[in-house]
Amino acid sequence: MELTAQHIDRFKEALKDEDLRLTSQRLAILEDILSSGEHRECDDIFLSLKRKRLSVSRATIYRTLDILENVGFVRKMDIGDGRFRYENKLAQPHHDHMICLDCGKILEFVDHEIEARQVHLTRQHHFKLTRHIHQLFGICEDCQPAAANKGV
Amino acid sequence: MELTAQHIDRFKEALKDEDLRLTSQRLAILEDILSSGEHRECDDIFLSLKRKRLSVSRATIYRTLDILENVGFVRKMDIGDGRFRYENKLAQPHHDHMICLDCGKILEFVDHEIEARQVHLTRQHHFKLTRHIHQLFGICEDCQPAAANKGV
DNA sequence: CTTCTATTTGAGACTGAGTCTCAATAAGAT
DNA sequence: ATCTTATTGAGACTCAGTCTCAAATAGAAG
Repeated sequence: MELTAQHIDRFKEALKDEDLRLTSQRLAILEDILSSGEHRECDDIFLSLKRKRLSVSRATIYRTLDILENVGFVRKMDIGDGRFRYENKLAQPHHDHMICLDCGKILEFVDHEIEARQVHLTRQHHFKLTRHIHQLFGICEDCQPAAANKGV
Repeated sequence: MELTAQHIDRFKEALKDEDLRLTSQRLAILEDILSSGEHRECDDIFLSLKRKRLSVSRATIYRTLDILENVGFVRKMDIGDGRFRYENKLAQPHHDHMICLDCGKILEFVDHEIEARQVHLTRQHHFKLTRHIHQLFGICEDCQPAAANKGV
């Protein structure tokens, strides 16, 4: 996904709404995230920027990720290993994750039946649902000793 | 739930299987967890033991919780706030959690339809499911400004 | 009961992700 | 070009959890 003038405008406006300024660092971070389809942690972004000869401090990356999350450009996720991952939220509709315990690969899934049951369950408990985490941990196809033709 | 001789025997046996010893600290921690129905963090257990005049170091509590988790006496859960919670697994069958963003209360739920869909989905992806996390975040009944008769 | 060895414990050093502080820098309004 | 306010970066700090290592203890064996 490419960073378009429209993205920049939306970002600028969102920033203005909170009296924040558009800086080169913030733009670089936004561009970096939009250009990646991955679930990346702060350091991945830091290194990716470094490769492009952009030096942005980790503090600024964390701060910007918070803004991008609030603004809805980025989804912050906790897969339970102590580091948050961030993914481009503009490119994709809602989904949940299957996480391979072997290789760390993250697959995405959606199931409308499950989503509906969630709503039903929370309603039953008079609980006002605002977000959810649904993660399936296991071994992905590629990591299974399995059948025939794939090497480990 | 009370600590019975049978629990102790099971624990002793599980320990022996891994050349571990039954110590007074380990027993105290097990007893403390079994006697609580809550989702508690290390420090809660530390303080609870202290109240009983039992001084057990945090290091030992963490180490013992690991053992108890492996042995299946305890479930370790990550609710995304940076601290793990531990709950008595012997007392209850599998369930997932609704977590109130306001008061921190944790409700438990099970939904067989969802469980079935999970199995189905993972099968579809040739993914070998070993465990899952399903957490619904929102506002519980008691914390909603809502209707009529409850004070904040 | 004593002896012996391997395991366990506790204190505190350490780790690592993430946050905070503060002086220097830069956005952007005028 | 000037000025105010937000932003940045470096590094100190936080805090849950882990690790280290000397001293203590379990429990097997005699």
